[in-house]
Amino acid sequence: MDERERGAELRRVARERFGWSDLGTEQAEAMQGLLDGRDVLVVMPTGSGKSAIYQVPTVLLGGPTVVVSPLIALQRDQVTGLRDSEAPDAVAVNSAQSQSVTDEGWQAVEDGDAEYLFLSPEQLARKDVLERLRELRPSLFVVDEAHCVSAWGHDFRPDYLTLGEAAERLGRPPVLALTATAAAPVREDIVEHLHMRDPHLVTTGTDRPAIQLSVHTYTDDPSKREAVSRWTAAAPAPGILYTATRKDAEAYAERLREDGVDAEAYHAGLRAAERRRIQDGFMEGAPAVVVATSAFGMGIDKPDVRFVAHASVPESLDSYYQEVGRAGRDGEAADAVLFYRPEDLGLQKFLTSKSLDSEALRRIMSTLFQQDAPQSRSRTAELCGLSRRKAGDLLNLLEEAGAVAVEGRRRAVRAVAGWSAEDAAEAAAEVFEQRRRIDRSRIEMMRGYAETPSCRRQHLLGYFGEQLDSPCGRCDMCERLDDEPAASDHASPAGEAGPYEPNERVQHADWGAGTVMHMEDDRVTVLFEQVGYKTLSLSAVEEGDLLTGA
DNA sequence: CGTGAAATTTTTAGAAATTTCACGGTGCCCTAAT
Repeated sequence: MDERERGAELRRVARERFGWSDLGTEQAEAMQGLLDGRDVLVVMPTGSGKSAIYQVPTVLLGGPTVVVSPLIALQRDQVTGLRDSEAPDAVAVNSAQSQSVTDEGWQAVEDGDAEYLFLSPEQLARKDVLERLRELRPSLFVVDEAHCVSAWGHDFRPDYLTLGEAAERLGRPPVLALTATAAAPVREDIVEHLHMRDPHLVTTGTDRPAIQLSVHTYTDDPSKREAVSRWTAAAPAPGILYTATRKDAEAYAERLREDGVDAEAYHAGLRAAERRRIQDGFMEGAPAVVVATSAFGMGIDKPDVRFVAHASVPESLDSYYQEVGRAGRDGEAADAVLFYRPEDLGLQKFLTSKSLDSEALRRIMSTLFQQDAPQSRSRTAELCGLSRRKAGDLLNLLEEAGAVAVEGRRRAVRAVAGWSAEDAAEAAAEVFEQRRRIDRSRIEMMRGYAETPSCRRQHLLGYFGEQLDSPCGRCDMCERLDDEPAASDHASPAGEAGPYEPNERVQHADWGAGTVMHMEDDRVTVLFEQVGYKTLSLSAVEEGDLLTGA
């Protein structure tokens, strides 16, 4: 079958089995890639039909499709959605349902009655699950919300980091990674940890032109709180107000209700049924405003959200834009307002500064040295008296440091000869520190956005590796510059070639190798592999000859 | 790292200033107690 015939075939399946009259260019391109047996990384906004990209080819391919999805609630929605259509059925495997439901699910896939199997990354860390999946000979391996690999894998849900190996143990079908926004370093992380091979990148632009971007800056906490409450109460609903803590979510929701707004707090401390009720209610229009921590949002595809406000900065621009992207999906005007206090960055710094147990690192190494043969991860945890989670986390650090090797298909671990427990612990700590430096620099990028002296949208898109040639005219900075024409000469002229280009590789005397992320006025931002993001003044760079091409 | 409440000290007899302390996000999963 040639490319055109396959394109027609894909469209026919989309129409007949799913009821979609046509496929988008990017959708079709990604599907073609999968049918060609290639790995595909898709970066497309939510609501633009990312799920279709694996759903349609599954019908044309032999085996079932394995879909890794981060939230059980999300899996449930996806399974229900597919059951209600003419498309093949789907089942989920997770801990939230009874054993008998899970058994029926497996059976349905084994009998060919269901073609989509949804699992959490933690399920794929289980040997028995992998074995059973391997026998099904899956034809596609899909990772939904793939940015979680990068954002959650390193500490919070380390099983994300083993998905690459899981795909290999399943016979290595084509891997499809789906995400809504991913800056270059996040993409690299996804490709690396999923062991993607020469992936085909399919992306629509990440810009959402209908969203007006603004930052309101405050010096003291009480006046910021007052401003957040007033602005939110006056803003056209529906909308989402994000807070940094559960306590703040409760407090703002309470205050808004006093002001007559139909608002409810949402965070992970609520009971599951309550969370469900609020989320479903928001979709239906009541509550009109949800005041939430970062727990709220994934899987929420409500077209008419009119504002997304942030009462406090999130931990990175990646998270920020992910959350902002929930506004204005219908293409109508929407607001994204960040209420900013530099002091708020402190909480994020705290949240990214977990300490490292170097004693446990040494214990793992000395335990492994005493073993004659490689040990499974869970056995290692047992031998060291650590939880599987913690041991897995530390083993990942040791592996990255090169002190622990992973062997064969069983992923057993052994200590690498030539290391002492002490040196290994230190090297792993260095890996850990490097990661922390990068986390810190991501927080600094958040500061950079809040304090940028020019167009917000140019700054934001620049972070995601996209060049916006002229100031957007739909952000608070553009409006301010319009009011002061004299100052607008100041804004960087569009398209003028600077001394550095985005994605250019550079070398710094102290900070080592890095990649130019973007240029702004007389400043250049570089992502250094060892120390994270740094923004340098161009004049200083030129005077001191600080950056050299690499 | 910053905040707010509680505890302590300072200063002069009830109150103000200072120090100490706890707390802060995202979700799987499994096990034990209802």
